[in-house]
Amino acid sequence: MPELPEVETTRLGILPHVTTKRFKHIEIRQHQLRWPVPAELPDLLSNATLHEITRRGKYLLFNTEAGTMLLHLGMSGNLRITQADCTVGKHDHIDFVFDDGTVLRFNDQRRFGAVLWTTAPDTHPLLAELGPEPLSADFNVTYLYKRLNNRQVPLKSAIMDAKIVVGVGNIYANEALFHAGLNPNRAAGTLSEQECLVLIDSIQSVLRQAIQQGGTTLRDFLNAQGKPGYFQQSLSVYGRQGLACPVCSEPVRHVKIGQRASYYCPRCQS
DNA sequence: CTACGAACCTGCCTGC
DNA sequence: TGCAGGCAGGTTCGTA
Repeated sequence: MPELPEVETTRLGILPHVTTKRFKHIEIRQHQLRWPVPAELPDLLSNATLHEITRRGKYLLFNTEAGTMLLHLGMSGNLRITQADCTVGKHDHIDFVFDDGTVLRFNDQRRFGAVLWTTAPDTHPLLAELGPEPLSADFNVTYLYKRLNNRQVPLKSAIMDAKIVVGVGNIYANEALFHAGLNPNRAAGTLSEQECLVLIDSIQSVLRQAIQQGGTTLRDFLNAQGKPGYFQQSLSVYGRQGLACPVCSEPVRHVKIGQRASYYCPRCQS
């Protein structure tokens, strides 16, 4: 489900309901996520004040004076604001209950998500090696051209590599490459500086637009209020195999790249 | 170091 | 109708 726009939509949605509040208690119904949820998490969090929620790539960082909870939504995770008396659903794995009764509920059907604890987020193994934020000034031509240099992997795999740039998942990688007019199968190292510039522009505008539209809902993404996103209406190639390219009407092609579904226009993307 | 496949888990859709 | 197989928005890990 969630790529950067969905994670950011979630962050912005829950932020006003929980920051500056105090964790009262934490109910863990399912410890078995991507990694086991630390058994001591309730003790660590209870009575701590949630100062802010930040984001690094697709990780949400819940910062308290006691330490930081790292939360990843995986493929199917979502966070919702609810009330203590609200019916618990099948995959509602964790409730974070605040002192005023507000409940932040983590639901994750496939359990690829993660909830971890750290007192040193900057050096945490999951975060330390991450590439720059795609919407930051650090993601620029000089950087990208250098990082792609000599790489033989398909361009699409490269932009989905979190060590190169964070937050670009399968949907937006397909969309960004289409808007950049670049073939997803091209060896990453063959891009010119000019093409890197166009690619950066495309990635940024696709992500910005998706955030603005509340993310993409294909089957199950819901924001903190339980509402879907609308960016799926703006998808040019993703999931549109055989349908006309919005620019030249050539049928959109569907191939596998690095085991991931990939879509592109054979005429527009070279 | 790079590249690739498998693994984690559930549910839905397709085709036999 | 039933069931096996494939597929899904992510990421780490092991192996060549």
